[in-house]
Amino acid sequence: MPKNDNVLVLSPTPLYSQIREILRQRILDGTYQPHQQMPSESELIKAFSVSRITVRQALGDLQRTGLVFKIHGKGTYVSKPKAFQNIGQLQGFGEAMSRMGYETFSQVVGIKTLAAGKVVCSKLKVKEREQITELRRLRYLNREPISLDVTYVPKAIGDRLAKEDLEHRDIFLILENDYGLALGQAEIQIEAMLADESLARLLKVEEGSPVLRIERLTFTADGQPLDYEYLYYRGDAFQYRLRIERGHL
Amino acid sequence: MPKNDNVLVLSPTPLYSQIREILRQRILDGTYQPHQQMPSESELIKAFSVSRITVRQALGDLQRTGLVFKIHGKGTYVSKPKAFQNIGQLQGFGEAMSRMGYETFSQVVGIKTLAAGKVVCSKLKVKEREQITELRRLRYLNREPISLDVTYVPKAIGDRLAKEDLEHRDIFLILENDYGLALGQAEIQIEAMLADESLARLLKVEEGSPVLRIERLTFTADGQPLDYEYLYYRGDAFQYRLRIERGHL
DNA sequence: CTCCGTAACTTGTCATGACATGTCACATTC
DNA sequence: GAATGTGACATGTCATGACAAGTTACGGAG
Repeated sequence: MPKNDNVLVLSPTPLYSQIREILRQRILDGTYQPHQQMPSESELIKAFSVSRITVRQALGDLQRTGLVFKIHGKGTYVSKPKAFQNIGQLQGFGEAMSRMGYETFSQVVGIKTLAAGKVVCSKLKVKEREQITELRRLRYLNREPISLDVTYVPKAIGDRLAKEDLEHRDIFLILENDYGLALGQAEIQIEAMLADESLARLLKVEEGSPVLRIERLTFTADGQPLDYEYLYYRGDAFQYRLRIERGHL
Repeated sequence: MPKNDNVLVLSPTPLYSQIREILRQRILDGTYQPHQQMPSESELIKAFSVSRITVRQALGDLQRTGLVFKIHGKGTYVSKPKAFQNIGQLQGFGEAMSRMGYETFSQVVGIKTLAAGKVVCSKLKVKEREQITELRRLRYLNREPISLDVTYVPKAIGDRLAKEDLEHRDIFLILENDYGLALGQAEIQIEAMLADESLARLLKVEEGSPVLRIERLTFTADGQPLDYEYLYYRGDAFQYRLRIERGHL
């Protein structure tokens, strides 16, 4: 009898998604300890009164994000929290650094409104010649300049951002917490280049020094492009770290 | 009647996995064109004579690797190839490139056994002075040298690898398919540097050209470090692309 | 003509049941 | 005692069926 008669029914979010979040919570607060053994699927089925397919979907999500791992024939285990937090998670620079105990701030070196060029235009999916905001910030880590961020957002958002405390707050966090824009994913391209004269001056390095250039297009949860950035990191002072998973494929 | 009576039954690999590969093939060879519309789930069910859950697992895999995307209520579509198949999936260089239709091969420029230095030692978690294998390969994309890979693996594995066709096969695929070592995740660090004389000569660029240096430590599915690499990519010819997700899910 | 409901698609979620396969502990057998 | 087999239990795979929800096109009502 495929009738849904469950205590968990309260929000319009899928069942497996609710269960996934409950399990994530328990992992994060230590109910399920770092390196061993989650309840088995059949236990979870009884505990939540759902079918196996639902439990498996919840566990599968947690596995794909790296929070748990499974061993065929044995069970599902909680992953070790692992040295660096950055699990291929989209997060802002300050967000990542402050979590590691570094002190950061940003210096706004320019903010202006201009007509979108072709590239920005196609990335942000706005009409040609539409007004957008360009924001340039120098980011400091422990008093040293470490990167130049050039950010493009639609003018509507840019005008609001201009009034915010951009020196100490991440744009990502402002967009999410203050504006209620849920961020989804980002597409990133990373390449190596040499610092030209103006970039070298800003980052306080020699002209011709190696620079990590990251292009990042960030989308809202529902897939709208929201924020297009170029990040120029000093090659001698920054490493971009991440963890990636090998798929179940 | 859950009896399996299918034409596809011939190998011990899962059905959904066979279907996934067939569909991937059709996408790569253009049977399903770049930007629109895959057969619907019900069509695939009829075509392969399998259940919906199987079709969905195959399509779900393809979606997670970025090859297709779905729109609720409309259908499943082939992603534009220009985009990033590379979704934060751990994969080898050749693996990624061939999936995008590029032709690659590797030239082994050196392979030797030596005592592990401190860094390699701590990364691979082997005892100091233990023997390990260093493998140097130049990787070509469409006839052009594009990267130098320096790989460190324990001697036991290195000895086996030395007999393999390293010119045309990815190490990752050899480890997984031939040796049965399930890869789990990798930790990656990316930074920018300048090509020194020897690196410049190998990559056929000017000395002092920008180079992307990627350090990658790969683990088996059960968490054992297995393979430690330095990848030096030509900054002018390569971009490292990936997609990352915000948040928990 | 426009507006709107409905029907016919699509993918999303979930239940139930079955068998395959890997792991491990325990008891049986040699 | 060591090897073997067996059963309990874990996850993996797959079938069938149902309803929810988003999209689109068509046709009737205004």
